[in-house]
Amino acid sequence: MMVPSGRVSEATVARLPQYLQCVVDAAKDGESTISSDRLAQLVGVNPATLRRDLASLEITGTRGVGYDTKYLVFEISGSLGLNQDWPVVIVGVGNLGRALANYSGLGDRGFPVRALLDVDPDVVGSSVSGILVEHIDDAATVVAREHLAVAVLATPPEGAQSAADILAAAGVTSLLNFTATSVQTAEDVEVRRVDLATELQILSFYQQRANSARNGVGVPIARRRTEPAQETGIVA
Amino acid sequence: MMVPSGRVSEATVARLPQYLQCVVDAAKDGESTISSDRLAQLVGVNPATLRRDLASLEITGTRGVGYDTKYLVFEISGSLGLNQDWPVVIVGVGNLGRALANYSGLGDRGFPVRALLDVDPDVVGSSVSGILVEHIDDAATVVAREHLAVAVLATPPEGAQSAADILAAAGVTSLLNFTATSVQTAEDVEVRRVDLATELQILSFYQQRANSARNGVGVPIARRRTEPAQETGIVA
DNA sequence: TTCTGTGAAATAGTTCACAGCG
DNA sequence: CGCTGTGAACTATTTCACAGAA
Repeated sequence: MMVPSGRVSEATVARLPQYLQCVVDAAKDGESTISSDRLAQLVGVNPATLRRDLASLEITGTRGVGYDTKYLVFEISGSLGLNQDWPVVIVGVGNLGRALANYSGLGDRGFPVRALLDVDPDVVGSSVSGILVEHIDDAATVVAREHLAVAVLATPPEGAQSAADILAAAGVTSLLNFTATSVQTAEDVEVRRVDLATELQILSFYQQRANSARNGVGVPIARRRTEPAQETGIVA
Repeated sequence: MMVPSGRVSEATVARLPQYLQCVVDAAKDGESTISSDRLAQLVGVNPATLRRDLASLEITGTRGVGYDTKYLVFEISGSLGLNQDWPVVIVGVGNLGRALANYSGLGDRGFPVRALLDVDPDVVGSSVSGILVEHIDDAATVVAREHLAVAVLATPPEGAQSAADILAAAGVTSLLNFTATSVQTAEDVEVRRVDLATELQILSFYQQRANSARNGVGVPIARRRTEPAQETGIVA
């Protein structure tokens, strides 16, 4: 496997982790081969979309058969850069940061938590999940020492921007922002934000629409007109 | 304010919470009016996109002036259905579920945690954050009692699908899935999945690309680079 | 025959650019 | 004059539909 050279659309990249997840599950179930129809159904996308996504990564299947699951896992992992571990630092050791530090799902999936940073002197020096909490002023040292490229922001909203600035200056180039605010960064820093309230608000929008519809108020919604598999009712 | 009647694209809906956040901040800073250029800059989108989004919700501004921030907050909130609270139930009271139950950000944003469900008899009957943990077999009762429309899945991956089935059967119509697996539901149930590993993997994809670019991949026969060679490929 | 890989068509979403209101 | 609202152009993404490989 190698890093594919062609352009891979953002939409495709966003689907890759789901493909990987489902193929891994299928492989565990003993399926040595999987068709685009089958995998697309599991993931909840159109089979053509799936085939095009894989083709854009130069991942090929066998006509009349499907894709080899082992090969798929290998290639998708490779494309996602998962052949190596990506050590992460968690910034902000409050409730959330602590929960993340204790969450084994990170390390299991190739993102071991290697450092914890905070500003609070009462927290700095303590240990969480076996990891020493260091002061954010030492960010540059820590980033260099642990070869960190990825930081997870779990600070209070007020501290998010300055934490992002400090980490970026320290050499981190990917930020996963778990705070309620969004942060601005230099363009060579990739940021993704995950916000509970945002997700719930989106659900609430559709919930409200559904309620209105139930109450007889005709409110059209512009959803993707995908015809989901009728048997299962797939949801992404 | 009322539920807007036109079609609202999914892309627009996904941006609404960000608009709301930024307008609320601007209002707090004493800005009584805000232009699409300014707000778009804060959110990080194109001003035309912002104007189109608002227009699709029938939210209007004043030419030569901008949008009234108070009015914007009111209308966007209304569109998102945030004029009412949406009580939620957390399913799975492990590390993650506990962290969520203790997270005040949910209630503060209009999504009060009203119930906790689990299968583990050791956990059922205990209290977390002042809320009694009930057995998932009582889901229907709990949903009816608390008028729940939204459930947050925080179970181990193995339990996610059955939890989703039970909750959907109990009458919940929106699921926020925090587990590592995706779940399938009837089409009248709206599901959103938030997964740490997914987000990190997406970051890792771009991280790898950026590193490749830095290392000059694409330039054949490049045995020696000016940068010191990094054995593992992890570059901070 | 089954299922991939992909032109071509359809659809969705973004951005430009400017008329026209306040 | 400044800024909204929007036609029209453009770009991205999805989906159909089918040729052709195994």
